[in-house]
Amino acid sequence: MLEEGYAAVSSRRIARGAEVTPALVHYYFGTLDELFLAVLRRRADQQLERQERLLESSPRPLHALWQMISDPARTGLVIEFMSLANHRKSIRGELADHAERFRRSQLELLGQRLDDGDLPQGVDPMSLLVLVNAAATTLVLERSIGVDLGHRDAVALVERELDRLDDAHRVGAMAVDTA
Amino acid sequence: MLEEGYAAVSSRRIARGAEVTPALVHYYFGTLDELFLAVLRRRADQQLERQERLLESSPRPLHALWQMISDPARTGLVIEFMSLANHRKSIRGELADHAERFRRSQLELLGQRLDDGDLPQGVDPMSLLVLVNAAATTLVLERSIGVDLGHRDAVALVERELDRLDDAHRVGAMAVDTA
DNA sequence: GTCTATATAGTGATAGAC
DNA sequence: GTCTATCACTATATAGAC
Repeated sequence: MLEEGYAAVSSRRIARGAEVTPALVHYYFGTLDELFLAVLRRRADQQLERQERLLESSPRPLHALWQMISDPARTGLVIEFMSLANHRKSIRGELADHAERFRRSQLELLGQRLDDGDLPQGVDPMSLLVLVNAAATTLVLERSIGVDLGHRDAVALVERELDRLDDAHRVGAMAVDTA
Repeated sequence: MLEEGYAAVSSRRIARGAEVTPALVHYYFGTLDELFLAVLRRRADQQLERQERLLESSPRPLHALWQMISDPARTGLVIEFMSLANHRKSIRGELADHAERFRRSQLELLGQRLDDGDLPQGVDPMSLLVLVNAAATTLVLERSIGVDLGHRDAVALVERELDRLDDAHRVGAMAVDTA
């Protein structure tokens, strides 16, 4: 999927990779669409778990969120699944479900720490999450095709703001960060 | 491409749609990759032209930019070409070129009006364009798969800020907007 | 559960006639 | 320029033997 796109995925190639026969792939997964769904579900669960672990444990959760979404390893598959979702209803539904769960979890884990006065006027926690997410996703997507015009300053700007918000909530920090 | 994805595009189906023979498609375009490139180039040129027209003539150019990028009609094809670019070098290069031209044109048309003091502290014109672009693109992409959690407030927030910047530069306005 | 075999249908690209 | 015909593949999915 990553190297040649979802269209290059076939029961024959999967079978070859797994050293079984193509018939067996269909026996276990049914149609190819159901196989894509199985892959999507597994990855979605892994990511949700990873997000919870990171946002709960990090002393700078917004920074951690930003780093997590900016991970280029996710990008290729995101594009492939978006494209699949573009014309396959079952995958669209599952992808939408996952995106909503992902975002709700972010709000749950970060909402309260963003809700007591440090946000700029008119910025609510949910909007902040939506926009931070959008910025990180698009920047990685652009970089993945070789575009980075204006990224350096934009990234610096966002990270400055996120770190400011993170620091406003740190209590009992023993060291001074110089990042 | 929009309805069934780039993988469903074949010389035979194109030929059927154009009421010619498949051989003729290859005669005029060469390989399918070259055909995709031709489509991409034409659309890129149209969009660049459209952007210049809109940003030059609009009394609220930032608002116009936001609206333009938020047009859902663009979304499907953007995803397909991103996916194609993901594993086809020639298309990746062309897409990157277009994205850079697009952004440079924005900076040229809007840069000066954003550069004289109305921007928030630490925000430069290029970063603003990068982030506005990212927000609009991701929001439309999400909506296209059925996700809109948190969009309403985020959109309101962005539009409020953009209109504020637009208004800071309006001279000789005869009417008061109530939007 | 796992195999072989097969039905059915598509594909890109080109050769060579006109 | 445009056609027909074709090479050499690819594919999904299932039937039925073991």
